[in-house]
Amino acid sequence: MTDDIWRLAADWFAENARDLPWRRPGTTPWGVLVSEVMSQQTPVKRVAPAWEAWLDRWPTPADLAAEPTGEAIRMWNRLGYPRRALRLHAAAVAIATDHDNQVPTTIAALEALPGIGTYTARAVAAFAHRQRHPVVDTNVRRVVARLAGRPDAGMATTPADLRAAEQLLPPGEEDAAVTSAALMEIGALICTARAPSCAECPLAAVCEWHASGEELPEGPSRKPQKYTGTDRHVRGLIMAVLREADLPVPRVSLDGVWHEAERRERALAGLVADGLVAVEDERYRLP
DNA sequence: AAGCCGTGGAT
DNA sequence: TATCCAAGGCT
Repeated sequence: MTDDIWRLAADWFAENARDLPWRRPGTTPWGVLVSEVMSQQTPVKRVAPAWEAWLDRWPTPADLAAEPTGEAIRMWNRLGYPRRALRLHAAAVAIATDHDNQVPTTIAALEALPGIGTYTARAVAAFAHRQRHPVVDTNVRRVVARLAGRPDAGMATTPADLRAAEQLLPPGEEDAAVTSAALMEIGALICTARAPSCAECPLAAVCEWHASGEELPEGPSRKPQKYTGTDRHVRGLIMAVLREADLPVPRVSLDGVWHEAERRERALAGLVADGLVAVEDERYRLP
């Protein structure tokens, strides 16, 4: 029974996969890596146009590595979490320098790159290099949990999650890679967090959660995060100013972003410490 | 190992 | 309007 779940997913995927730009034939491993980093906590819909512009400008890691980090941050624009742009730049430098400008093919080498963790390393290995690995993101965790009768997964990916996903994969590398993409797509389009469409789900017949009545969890599946008025908020406001600025700006130009000086100072100091902002004789700019 | 790290759309 | 959530990673 469980050994044909992958076929249900893969057959559905063949008919229903979104036409995402990085799924086009000819996409390089670098293109896949960029798409995965951009998609960390950012909806794929918003990533697509940014990905096109990025790959058009920097077709290989060496092209990006040759630029100042500030160019990556500005190009990142409003995708959010701009430290990802910084780490992607650092990853490009590492690939160009240590890997002959070729995206690594082993999980260990991928995880050694900045900004590449458990999920992204396996996603690149599977989708770029067509290897067999459990690719466990928030979508897959939810799908796997519901197949087993639970309404949702835990807060973070665990080794048990990887083992559970691995057991759904067929033995063949290419089949496994397709299955991983299919499970993610089902989670993103059908088995969604708040309004799942079980009537259209290719896995409904083998899903314990569906069989037991589709009870949605009560509280949020992740700890709710404050945002308004936090450092994160003010950091974002400061970065927005600096992205738009053509020249270094004096500190007074940043005073308008938030009314509390103390929080402004702390946010700015944090951005400088993170390497997202450079200070040049009392003026501030992207690095 | 909880908490931090942006942004915007949907409900 | 407020909350939830979206192809997570790092410390």
